[in-house]
Amino acid sequence: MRLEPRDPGTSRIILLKIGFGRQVKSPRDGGVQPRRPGVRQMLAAALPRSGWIAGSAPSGRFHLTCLCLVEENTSLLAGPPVRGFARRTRHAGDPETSMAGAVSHTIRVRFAPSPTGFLHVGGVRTALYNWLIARGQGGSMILRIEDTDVERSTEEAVAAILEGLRWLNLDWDEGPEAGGPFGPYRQLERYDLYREAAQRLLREGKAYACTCLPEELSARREAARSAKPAAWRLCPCRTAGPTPGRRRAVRFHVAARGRVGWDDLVQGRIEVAADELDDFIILRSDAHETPVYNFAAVVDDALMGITHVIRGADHIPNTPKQILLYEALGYPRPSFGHIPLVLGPDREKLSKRHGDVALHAYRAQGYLPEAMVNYLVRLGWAHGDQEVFTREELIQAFRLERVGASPGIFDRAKLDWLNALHMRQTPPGVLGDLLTPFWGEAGVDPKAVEARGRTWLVAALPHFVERAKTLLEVARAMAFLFAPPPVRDPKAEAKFLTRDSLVLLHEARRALAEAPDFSPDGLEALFRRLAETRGTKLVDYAQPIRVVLTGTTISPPLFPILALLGRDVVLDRLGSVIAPGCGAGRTGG
RNA sequence: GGGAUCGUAGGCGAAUUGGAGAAGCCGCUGCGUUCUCAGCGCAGUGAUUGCCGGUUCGAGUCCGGUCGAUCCCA
Repeated sequence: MRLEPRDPGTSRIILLKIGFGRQVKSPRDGGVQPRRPGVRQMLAAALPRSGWIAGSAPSGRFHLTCLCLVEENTSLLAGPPVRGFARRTRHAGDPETSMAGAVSHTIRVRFAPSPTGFLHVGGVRTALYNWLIARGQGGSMILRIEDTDVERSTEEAVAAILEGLRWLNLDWDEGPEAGGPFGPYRQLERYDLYREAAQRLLREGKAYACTCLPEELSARREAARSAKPAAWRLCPCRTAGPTPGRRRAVRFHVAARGRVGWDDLVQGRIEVAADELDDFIILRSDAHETPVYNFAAVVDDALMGITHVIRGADHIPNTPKQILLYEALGYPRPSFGHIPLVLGPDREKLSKRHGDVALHAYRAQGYLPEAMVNYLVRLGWAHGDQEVFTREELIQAFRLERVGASPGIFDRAKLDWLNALHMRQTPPGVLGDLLTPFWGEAGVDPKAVEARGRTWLVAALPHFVERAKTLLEVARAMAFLFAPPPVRDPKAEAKFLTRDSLVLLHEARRALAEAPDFSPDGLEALFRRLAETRGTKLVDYAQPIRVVLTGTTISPPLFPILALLGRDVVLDRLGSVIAPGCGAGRTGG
């Protein structure tokens, strides 16, 4: 169906909705269908000079929607029936952004962390979203280190970033160690490019030298506080020129008027008034002519051919300035997508105060990369009601357009659940290797683990994995297998290592010593017979034995544990309690 | 102080163009399985969709206002 104004100068297409007055409850209930007056007649009455073009009246609905042609100054009767147009054009694509389809069809995204500390989980999510976009659409992932803050940037932080991304299996096509045609990929090595770009702006009158001292600026700012002048007036260098004999910074000349805005891929249309933007510094006055973040980011993103700038929502206020820079420098504008921040439980931006924010902290506690990825991707994004994803499913399903605009709170409990889930889905053989770094922290001598052998370990693991939330918890829970528990839970002792239970323990030990079948099933049968003969419950045997062997009332099923430990170890540990002067004395009996 | 963004259960979040009792998951509680715990299965708990008003037969969804939170600049 073609919808075309006959006279584009005076007509426009609008959407009208026409109701039918009060009606029955619901046609679905078998109620009466609403009466339908002749729609054309109704329209004709309401809008004498309109033309009806198309309409739809879905069955079971009370209203009818139609498109029609109206003359510009037609007055609408009976209230304003025109609606539905004010909604911002979310995800509509920015027509000003000619990047899509123009320069290249290949999507290029980047993750550009600042190496001023550990890799933050919020940053990890940003990296993940970028990576998923690149991998999902055959694009390129670029890693750039933004190390212009020399004071705070460290090599250790750079290493932590690379290591963290590798651990999560988020690879990059261009960047440190990978190289690439648009390098170098560290801003410290790109200062010539920034100077060059700044020179060009200077030459073209789009920037000017500023020699104001910080004191002068803050004094003027203080004086102008209430007046609300355009901020660039704070610097007289724009018109008066630089003061000779002083170091100069380069300040961008904001010439834009009206509003500066863009269609954010996540947030929708965002605009600010141009006169809210001051003439900002792009190159500092220090000896190195250090570029300011906004400037370096624009020069790099443009020169690296970044098509989609996906970053944290804390950069939203920077974006108008950057857009102005793109225009001044004659660079094509990328699309922008600002993903909402990750918050702590108190709804503030997640920071050190909230405990663990560093990726490596989670790694050290035994979280799996798959679980971290799965958790972080779901924080701010959903795909129907699916909660658990494989890497391939994510690449397939992820769409930036589906990322929500509201910030999310980092929920450790859900991470734990996902981690436990992913651990259970990991084959024991793989898990056994993953545990290697955790034995020490769990108080287990790695040599003792090795002595048991890999087959034994793989057989033992399933019993412990389904009781733990992290790898570290698995290792800790297994510690008693390799050495007697260093301490026993006093409450467990008091309850289960009573004088009565010592009798049972004694009996159990003798039975175990003579048991012909030391397999889990054989042992269970043995103890069931024992309990039946004595007229007690199985638990009366099980808990005291469990406390002796593990030091707690909680462990995997007892009989597999006995089999795993082996007859000698079991008899030895039971004996240490039963024997006079040892365990029996300690119970205080 | 200025600007911007966001508000759906305790947390994450779903919900074609406005359309049936506002999905699902985590958490929490209980029941079943059981030698303890976990896992698994089942059930339950929890929402005035921040609030007020408007448009509409009908608003989580559109409009206006307001409050709150957050971010950035100062």
